[in-house]
Amino acid sequence: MEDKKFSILLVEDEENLQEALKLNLELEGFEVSTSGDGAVALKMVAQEYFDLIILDVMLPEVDGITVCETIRLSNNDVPILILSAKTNSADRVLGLKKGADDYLAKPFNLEELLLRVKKLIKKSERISQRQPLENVFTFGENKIDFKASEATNKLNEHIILTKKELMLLKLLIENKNEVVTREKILQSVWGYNVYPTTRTIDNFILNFRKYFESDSRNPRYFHSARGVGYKFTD
Amino acid sequence: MEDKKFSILLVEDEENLQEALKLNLELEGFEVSTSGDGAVALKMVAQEYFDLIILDVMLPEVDGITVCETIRLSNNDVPILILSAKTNSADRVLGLKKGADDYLAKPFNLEELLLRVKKLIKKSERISQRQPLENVFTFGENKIDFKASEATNKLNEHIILTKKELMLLKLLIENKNEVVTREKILQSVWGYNVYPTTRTIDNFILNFRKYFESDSRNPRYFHSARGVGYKFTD
DNA sequence: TCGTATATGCCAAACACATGACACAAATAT
DNA sequence: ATATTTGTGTCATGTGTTTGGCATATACGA
Repeated sequence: MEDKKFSILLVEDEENLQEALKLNLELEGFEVSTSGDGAVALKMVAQEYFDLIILDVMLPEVDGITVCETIRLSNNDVPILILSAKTNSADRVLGLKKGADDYLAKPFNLEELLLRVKKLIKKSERISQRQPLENVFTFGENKIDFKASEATNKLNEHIILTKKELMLLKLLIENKNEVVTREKILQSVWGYNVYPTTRTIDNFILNFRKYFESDSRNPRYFHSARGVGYKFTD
Repeated sequence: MEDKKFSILLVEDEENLQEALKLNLELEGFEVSTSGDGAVALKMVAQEYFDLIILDVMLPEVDGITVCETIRLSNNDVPILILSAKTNSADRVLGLKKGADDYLAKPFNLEELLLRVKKLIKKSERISQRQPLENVFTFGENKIDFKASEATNKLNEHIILTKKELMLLKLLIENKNEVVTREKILQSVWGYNVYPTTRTIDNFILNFRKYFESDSRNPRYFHSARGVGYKFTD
């Protein structure tokens, strides 16, 4: 059965790099559209559906970060991968804060790019067609039952999860292996116009670590990403 | 092999499309009922059994997403396929969140639609094979007879259950080990346009605990999930 | 490399609020 | 009309959530 090709929008102004990337992505079986300019890219995104957007930061007209921010503000969850010449982490943090799903510093290894592209495409698939989450999720010796709102850890302790705990767990696990920004957490667990102190989020993570980690000082599942948010890994 | 035909409810207001789809589905051997309006569709669902419901999002009276949500809240697991003109993924996610089983963007390929329909029909078969609730349900030393609308507890007291008590018990037990939200309880026991205060639900739970729990302060069967609803466990 | 600024880890205490519990009112059935 | 069932109002209670403070860790500039 003829699978539908996944479509990628590549936004990069340096022509050589654009062509090289396009070629490589097409070899991997993706359908690639390109733009060398942020403003044009935004129009394309508004008109057409893409499974993934690769954004250079340095762009004529509108820079990549702004493009990313604009897309997110229009309530579009398409996966976004940002490329940047800057290696410093402040830039990376900014990108993630503005809603990018991943961030890669130039110069990068082609293999690594392709790997991340595939990961994000998978995410796109998950968003667009699959049931969000199973009822029961297992990691390590821990088990979370979302429908029953309870969990069991390695010590066979029976934990009753509260509403917020459940929501946050769900959010983190839905985005496993990706950093979820504090902003996103606030938005999806607490709603748009409530702003509890950031301490609040910490406390929930704290509890999760108590419930599920053997050594809460060296977490295996609930990692913090300084300045950005938290990440769940299995 | 002359199997019983599977029945599909097609809810689509655009006449041409409705007819075309109906024809094609009938050619595949399905029995197709149609409605061009969400409110009517809901009534049909309440009265008649369908193996699959195909819902357009844009509908007069009640939109497709709401129809879907209402069906789910009344504790009906019938497979639902949503059709939508919108291609953006936020919309898809919303549909799936509200309990749709699949989501297809218009314009769609007929083959693809039929493929998904068949997949969902299979799911329907599985669902309908599931054992419905027995007439008599036993937990601990308690026994509930749904047909006779009565129960016996550990003290051998004979309890005559009222109509609403029975409905709520049934709902909770059908969803045992899962938290049932207050909203869902209201929808399925009281109907979708009646809203008694939340105190009312509490009172019923209170009674259940009096009937069936030895220590109503530390319930073993009827648990409350603060801010969400109630859960029955055996 | 060290110091400073900033962020998170972590605890205890305060707060807000949903539910427990009960009495009584209203609606419905007999 | 009377009994039974269902719904409402109120207060107390306990739990989930939030806050503030301080210790500790991390990033970055000097």
